[in-house]
Amino acid sequence: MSETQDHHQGNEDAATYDVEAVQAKWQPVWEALEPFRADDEVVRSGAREKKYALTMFPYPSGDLHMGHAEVTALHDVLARYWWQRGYEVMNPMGWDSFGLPAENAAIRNDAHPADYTYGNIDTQLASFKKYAVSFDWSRRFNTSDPEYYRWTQWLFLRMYEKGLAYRKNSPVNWCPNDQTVLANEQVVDGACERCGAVVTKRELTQWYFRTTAYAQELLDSLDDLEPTWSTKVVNAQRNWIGRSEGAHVDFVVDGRDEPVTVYTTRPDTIFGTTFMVVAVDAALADELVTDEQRAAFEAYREEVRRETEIERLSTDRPKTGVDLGVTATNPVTGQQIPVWATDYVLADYGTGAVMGVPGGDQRDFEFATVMGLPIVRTTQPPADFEGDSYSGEGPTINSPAAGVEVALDINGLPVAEAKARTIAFLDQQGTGRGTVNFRLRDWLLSRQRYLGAPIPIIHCPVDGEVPVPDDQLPVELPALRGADLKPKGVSPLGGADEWVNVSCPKCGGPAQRDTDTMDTFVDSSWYFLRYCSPHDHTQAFDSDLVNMWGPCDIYIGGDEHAVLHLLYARFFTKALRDMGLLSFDEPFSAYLSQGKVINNGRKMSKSLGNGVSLGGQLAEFGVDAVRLTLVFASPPEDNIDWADVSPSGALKFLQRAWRLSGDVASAPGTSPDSGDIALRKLTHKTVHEAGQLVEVHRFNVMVARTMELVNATRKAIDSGCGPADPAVREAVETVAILLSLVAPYVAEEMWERLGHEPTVARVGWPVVDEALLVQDSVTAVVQVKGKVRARLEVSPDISEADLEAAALADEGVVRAIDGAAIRKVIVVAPKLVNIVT
RNA sequence: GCCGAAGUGGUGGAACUGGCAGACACGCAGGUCUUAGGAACCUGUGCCUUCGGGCGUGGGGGUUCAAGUCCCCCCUUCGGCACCA
Repeated sequence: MSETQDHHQGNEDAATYDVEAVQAKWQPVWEALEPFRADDEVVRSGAREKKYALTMFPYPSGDLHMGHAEVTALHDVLARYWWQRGYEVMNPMGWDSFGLPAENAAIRNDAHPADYTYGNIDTQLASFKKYAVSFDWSRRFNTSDPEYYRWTQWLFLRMYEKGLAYRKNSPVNWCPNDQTVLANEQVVDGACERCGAVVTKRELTQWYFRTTAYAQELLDSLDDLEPTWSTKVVNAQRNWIGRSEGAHVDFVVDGRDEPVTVYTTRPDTIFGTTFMVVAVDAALADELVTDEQRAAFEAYREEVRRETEIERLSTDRPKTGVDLGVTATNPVTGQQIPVWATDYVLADYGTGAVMGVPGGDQRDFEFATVMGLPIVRTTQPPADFEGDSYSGEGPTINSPAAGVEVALDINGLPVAEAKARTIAFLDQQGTGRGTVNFRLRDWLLSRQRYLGAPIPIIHCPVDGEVPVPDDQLPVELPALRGADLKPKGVSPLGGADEWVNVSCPKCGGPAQRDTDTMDTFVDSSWYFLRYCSPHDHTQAFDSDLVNMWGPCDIYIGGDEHAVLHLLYARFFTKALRDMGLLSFDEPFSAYLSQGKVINNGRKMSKSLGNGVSLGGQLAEFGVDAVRLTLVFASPPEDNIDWADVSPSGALKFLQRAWRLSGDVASAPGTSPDSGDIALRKLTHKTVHEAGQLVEVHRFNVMVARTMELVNATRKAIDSGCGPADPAVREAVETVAILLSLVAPYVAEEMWERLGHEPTVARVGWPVVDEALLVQDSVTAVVQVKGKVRARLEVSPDISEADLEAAALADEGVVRAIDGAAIRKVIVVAPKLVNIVT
């Protein structure tokens, strides 16, 4: 584009501007001006109101790509709009530079993670600056900087003190490729969220955050977030937390003092219970099994342990299990039932034991059928139902078997009432109670990988787990230069003998550091707090500043983090609030999830060879055109198929807008008052609507309105009021300001050509003259039997009677009525008349 | 199976509380100016039409003077959850 020559005859202003030159010209000017530096004092003094605009910080695993370009382009529209509206906007950026994505990329490139990571950060920083996002670079940090992770470790210790961080032995998700454990949230359809390898289970002692302590609040607050958060994400979190209401029911098992408690959501089906099933991998099963059945049980357990998660999750394979040889007593009916072990019951949900009701539950039905256990119907099937295994909804027909006397009568009651009565009965008997269960599990945070914050705990043979004292933080990651950092299943930190072997802070005896590192998501669970006081060396964050800037007024990112980062950050916020470190309940007041950039209907990927390089697009069309393309393509939430959009069209439009600035023939500062009224009205209407559209995140329509203004201004110059009319200057200046949200280089260039100083980004939103929003005439539609037959130009304050009369007098309307009798006339002044014959 | 979102021209997408469906673009067609056009500008572009008009927002019903928008049923696509008892 830069070599395009101007050969246009007759109009010297119809040149095209040099994209590269304009970018090179303004970048250093902005660098010097720092127009987007957020000042704490301005907010503290009340001089301006604050806005906190946050967009997800990148992993430094390469240069920026199309996805980054999209999210920052969208985000920047809002941030720059808020500046123009007179807010003090904090719009920080940094790097999420610990963790698997960066580490794996480094290993692939045969580099030490630290070198590789920091090299990429430099590359991305330069790209961001060229891309001209309104970030406040004075606040940047990297989560892998010791000054940052010192405080990540500090926060871990506060969690530990509160019992919110703990260690336990449990079967955990294991990624055989990345050679590390994974949180539940990082397992998608039985595979590793990062690399796609099939996840297996391992029994390991690992660190957890007690997210379940906040399950109910995390769920409840979603109601408040619903109006301003992406519905997709709210829905995903609700499903993930997975609240269910039911009951705990105690079954006495022979040969055991403590009863075995089961969890059920349908206590009303207790009369249909014909067996009990226990999760085969739960300690309870091992405890209950009789000596005679032990061999069979252990063989079965071995078989189950060899299954992958994917096999285990499959619901369409036949049920398996083994009889544990003991019997349990139904606390309501007193009936004796067998106890089995199976893999379809989960050890870590509910109590790991279930009452088997084959007449009411599909899975129990399948199990009973395979094992030859009795089936008792519990609900009334529809009249046309044939068979024995109906398990749908319907009035309960639960009642005790013949000869059993029970004081609980729920036969024929609706399910909800039957449940309530059964729970009340169990409660009174002392054999059960109503309870609530969540699908959400605690967050497994240890990782057996190098690139992360070391867990600041020392294991002492005498004192057990001993926290590293605060004044010894950070526990710095050993450099391990020259060591093999490839994943091997145990943390590479274990190989750093000098680092590992320390004396116990309590007793001074020989002890070892915990060698695992923290999940990257720990780093990102509080980074938005650190931005408020990024260079404070005395504390993780300044609570006063956090309470002043927070919570974030907008957060934009991808919904792949719906149940990961977004849930963890919410958990951290609530936990820190309860520690008195901050005063709000939720970190992100509004969340906008942006779609993906795809190509030809498919995700961009190396293997498909359909990747579109951001650098290539920027070189061909320039920053502004790429940004405009991304913003204009669709609503922010929708995916953008690069094959469907036109960056060349965007560039064409920008050139068109730019050309207007060369046509303006009035002097800077000319009052628009005497300008062409029609153009002035359009200008003011456009500003008014554009503001509203940005507020509701309809950025694509905002661009469309700007295009209309450009088109109308072009017409006004060429065949209307002419280039010297003050309204033309007003319109073009408005275009420059509107474009400053999307295409900062062109906007700045236009602003200069209009005779102004930089920077257009901070000149302020144009003031709308309300008088100019009033229209002199509107088009009223006249319908006959719902079909449009005429359009009338009428005054906006025409009376209903006058409008009706005008409509009935219209020639086309008379023809359409064709002499038929008028039954009814609906008049909605000044917009519409509908005549019914 | 459970929960949620969405279906509008050849394409991306507009349409505020029910009130002119298809804004703004892309693409395509024609034109003006040009040595030239992958430049600029102008015109046209939902479908059908006997040029009166008729039909059109996934399908079928309904409410209403009036439905892309509200209600019921169905179909399709996408997303979340899922042997969670």
